[in-house]
Amino acid sequence: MTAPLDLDQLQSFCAIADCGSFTEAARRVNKTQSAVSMQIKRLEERLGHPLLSRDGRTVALTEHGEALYSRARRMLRINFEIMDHFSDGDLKGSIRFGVPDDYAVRLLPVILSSFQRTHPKIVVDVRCQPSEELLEGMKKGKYDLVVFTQGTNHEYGELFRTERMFWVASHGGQALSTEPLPLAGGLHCCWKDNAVEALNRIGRDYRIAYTSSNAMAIASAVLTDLAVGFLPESALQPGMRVIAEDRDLPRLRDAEIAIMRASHAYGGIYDALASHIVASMGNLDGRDALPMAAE
Amino acid sequence: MTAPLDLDQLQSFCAIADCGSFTEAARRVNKTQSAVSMQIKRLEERLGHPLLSRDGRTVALTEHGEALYSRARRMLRINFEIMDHFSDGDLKGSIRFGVPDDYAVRLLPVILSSFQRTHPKIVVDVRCQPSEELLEGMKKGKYDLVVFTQGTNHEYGELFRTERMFWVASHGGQALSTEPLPLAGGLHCCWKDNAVEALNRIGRDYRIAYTSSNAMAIASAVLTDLAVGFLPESALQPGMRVIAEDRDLPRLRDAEIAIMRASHAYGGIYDALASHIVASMGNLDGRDALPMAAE
DNA sequence: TCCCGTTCATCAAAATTCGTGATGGGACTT
DNA sequence: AAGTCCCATCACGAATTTTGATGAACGGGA
Repeated sequence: MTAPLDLDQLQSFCAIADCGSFTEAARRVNKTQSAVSMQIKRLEERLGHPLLSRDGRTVALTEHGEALYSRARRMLRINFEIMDHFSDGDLKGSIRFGVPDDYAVRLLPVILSSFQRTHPKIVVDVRCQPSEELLEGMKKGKYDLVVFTQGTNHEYGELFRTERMFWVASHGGQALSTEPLPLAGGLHCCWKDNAVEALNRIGRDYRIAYTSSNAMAIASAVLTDLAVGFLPESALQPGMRVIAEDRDLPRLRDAEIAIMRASHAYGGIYDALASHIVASMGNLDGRDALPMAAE
Repeated sequence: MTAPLDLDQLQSFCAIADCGSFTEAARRVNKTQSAVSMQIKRLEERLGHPLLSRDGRTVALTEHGEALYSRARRMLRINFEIMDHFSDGDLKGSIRFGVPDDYAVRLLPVILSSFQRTHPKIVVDVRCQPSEELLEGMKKGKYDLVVFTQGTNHEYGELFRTERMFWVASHGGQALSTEPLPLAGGLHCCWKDNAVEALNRIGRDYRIAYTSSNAMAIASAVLTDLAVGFLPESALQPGMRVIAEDRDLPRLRDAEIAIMRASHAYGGIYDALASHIVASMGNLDGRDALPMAAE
């Protein structure tokens, strides 16, 4: 039996892909830069192809690197799943965790119930803010771990879930047929750019009718027919009507949900929470890239 | 970052689970028995739970072992997928490959096209026989690699696919309402036991009306309304009618497709073919056991 | 343009890990 | 009861990996 790949190497590889840097990746995986460098060297030798193109200061995935990345991620996710399952409740500490409030509704039950059950000694300090503010807060050292939606300014983090975005209106409301189209969205919400860009693309007129950083407020605006909203699948609420995309409204780009950690937040309790979230909510473990031959 | 698990250990673990023996597993993964033993020891220490119950001469998976097994398999499958993708066409040799003829129809195109494209120097010698004969042939050293359907006599091999079994008849035929029910099936076909057992369970009378080790012959018998057949999903053919299970016919057990290797057939070209088959046809990589918490 | 800081590759030595072969004990067979 | 098969253990040696230092390439700022 040909020996299987070394997950440790793959982890380093993925870390590099995620943060675009050997040095930073080394910090994340608790190794020296040279160790990571040699791991990648061995991995490339093993597979017989360069995986990362070191071009000046930037490190990018080669075509083969891309192919490897998605598979390696899948393996690491399963690895997480296992670790999560077998970790006894002996970890202790506290984690400052940030999440957009629209997602909090979904995440909190998962975290508080199953995570607290398996890790009763870990205190999770939850704060809700819009994605952009979460990332700012992370830079200022206010968070250890943050779940956010990837905006146009591509922040580095581990992508673990994508969701369909939908246009929504109230049942039987008028907002949809109003001209210009009244929109409701978070002020700095990265989905807004998505929606606005999509509307510009087809030349549809619109106006921002309602803005708030509170997801409930947006939802209310939609439900009371004040405006049309744009929400990810999991934020849909009863009473909302999903607009088919073949109307005058264009298809929205999928929302990409990622997890980001402070540079110190690797290992131990942070892994436990991160892997728990990824295992519970991730939808990318499966068939995101099945036909390998087709690549 | 807590170090990830060692795939090499997991491979040994799975090998033991597959063949129920440390010693035999060691042979398969090209290690000594003591090496494998120590690997498992380290793995169990790492996860904090016994994974295998050594009870006298038999080795069985513990509950935790079961949980680990399916995940480890998934990881190994992805590992295979990667190896398959990156292996250049530099492997050479020949493989004596056996497959039941009903499956050959499905497998041959896959193997001959994509496999031969990526491994032009490997000659695959295909022989078609019923599963039982394949296993006999394997014992006699006539095959290196065999794909077969698990019968009641549980042979050890790596399970990589399950398929729904269906009762089939010809469109508009009489066979279905004939008493006793005329059946068509392979003489030693392990599905026959499945079908017969299922019929006995509900006390339905039957007779074996037609028997052949050739799948085409069975198919013809069904299509010409000579008898009712029982086939896995992938062997269904146009012109056949699938009988709903709520009729007088009981639900059949799923067919379990496994791969078995001669003891020498590990590594190199054998891995290449086996992983290719598993990657192309396996349907067990996905969500076979998603809710880990529920276990 | 010329530094200076950063980044990645490389090297030899050190440390760690891992596998081997021999050995022992327990269980099933005959 | 002897023989056989199987797994656990141990000490030693081999192979692999990490480290810390160093060098080379690149880019930004003055």
